[in-house]
Amino acid sequence: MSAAKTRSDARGRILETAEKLFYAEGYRAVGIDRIIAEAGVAKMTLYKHFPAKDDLVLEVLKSRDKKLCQAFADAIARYRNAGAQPLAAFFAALKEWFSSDDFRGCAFINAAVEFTDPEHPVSEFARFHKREFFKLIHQAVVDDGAPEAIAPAVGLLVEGAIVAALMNQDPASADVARDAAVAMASGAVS
Amino acid sequence: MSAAKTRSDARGRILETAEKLFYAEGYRAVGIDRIIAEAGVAKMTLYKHFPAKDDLVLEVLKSRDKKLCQAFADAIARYRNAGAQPLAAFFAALKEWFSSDDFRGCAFINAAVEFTDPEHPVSEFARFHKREFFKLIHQAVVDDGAPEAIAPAVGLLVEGAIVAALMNQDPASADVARDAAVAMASGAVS
DNA sequence: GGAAATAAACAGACAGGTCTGTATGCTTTG
DNA sequence: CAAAGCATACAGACCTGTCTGTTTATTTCC
Repeated sequence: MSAAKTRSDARGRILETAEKLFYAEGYRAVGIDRIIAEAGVAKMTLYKHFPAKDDLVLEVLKSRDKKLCQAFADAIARYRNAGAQPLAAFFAALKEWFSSDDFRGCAFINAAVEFTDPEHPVSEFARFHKREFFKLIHQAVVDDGAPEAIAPAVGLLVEGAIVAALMNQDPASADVARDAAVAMASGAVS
Repeated sequence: MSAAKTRSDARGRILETAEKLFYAEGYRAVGIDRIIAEAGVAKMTLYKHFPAKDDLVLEVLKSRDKKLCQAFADAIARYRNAGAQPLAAFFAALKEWFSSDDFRGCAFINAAVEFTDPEHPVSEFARFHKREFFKLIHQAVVDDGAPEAIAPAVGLLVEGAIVAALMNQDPASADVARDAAVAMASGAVS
């Protein structure tokens, strides 16, 4: 068989645990010892799969990028099937995310804040994720029949809502952003 | 005389150095040893003025809050005197900030990201600053003759622009936010 | 089928560095 | 002289990453 199967998938446990801890408490605040203890894994096992902590951070973000974009696409489809307009569906998905118990802002914004060097692979990947995520926003704008030109502003509304939801511990910013975006989408005459 | 004057104002040098380093590299990433070395100060002097690192962080943020709000008020007044409308003046000030060499996002958002406990005094003060800063936005909206109701959305645009400017290393997000805010201010009929 | 070989993970100590915060003297200055 | 600051060493905790073995699971081969 292929080489992707181990006796208990230690690599997967490490990634899962690291993602949870990094997101909840920060990349620098969480140490390797903590991760291996909670994942129930030997230190050498971790360092065999991830040569350095930064590599682990990067892999965690890559995994999270895929999961997050997929989760959003799914949630949007769900709200659309329930009759919501594209933009409204996007913001409903956003609010659903804000309302999750473990919401701690955007892992990629947080990474960009903690990894101050913009050339660091983690910073570069955070930028990449934002471009990917923006595609979802852009698509929602287009599907809504709104002019493409408003997409960047809607993107700013979304980033702002994420930050506000984190700082105020309140998902309501999603509604503020949604109303503004919908208004921009319809009343964009001139 | 009062107790605010020392032979070389070590306290002031500590605050200044700490603010620069914390902002540029992060609160956890910068250690006490680094601060005292660059401030040219003994460790005991620092701990006499600030009993713990967190106290220093909080004092740095308090100082920065005052300076930042004042700098914004001044810049807005300057742009207004040059003939700009209130909202445009605010966003011109924002872009000026984004364009400064040492721009590294919002020190308070960064603090909220690094200090994960929302009850921590630093987190609470970051929230306080956001409320203070929002007053400037609110004022600009009102002065512009726009309906007060759009102020929260303009606030989200501003937060989003800050994050985007940080992640993309590009001040252009200020223009995107300005255009959207101005459009909201004028075309807010229904 | 059963034994040997191979690969992966576990366990825990260790090195070398950094962190916060304290303690002890010495120097400068008002 | 007294107060503030300087210099430096230290304690104790934590950090990343390495090293040495032991255990377990799978695969291979007879």
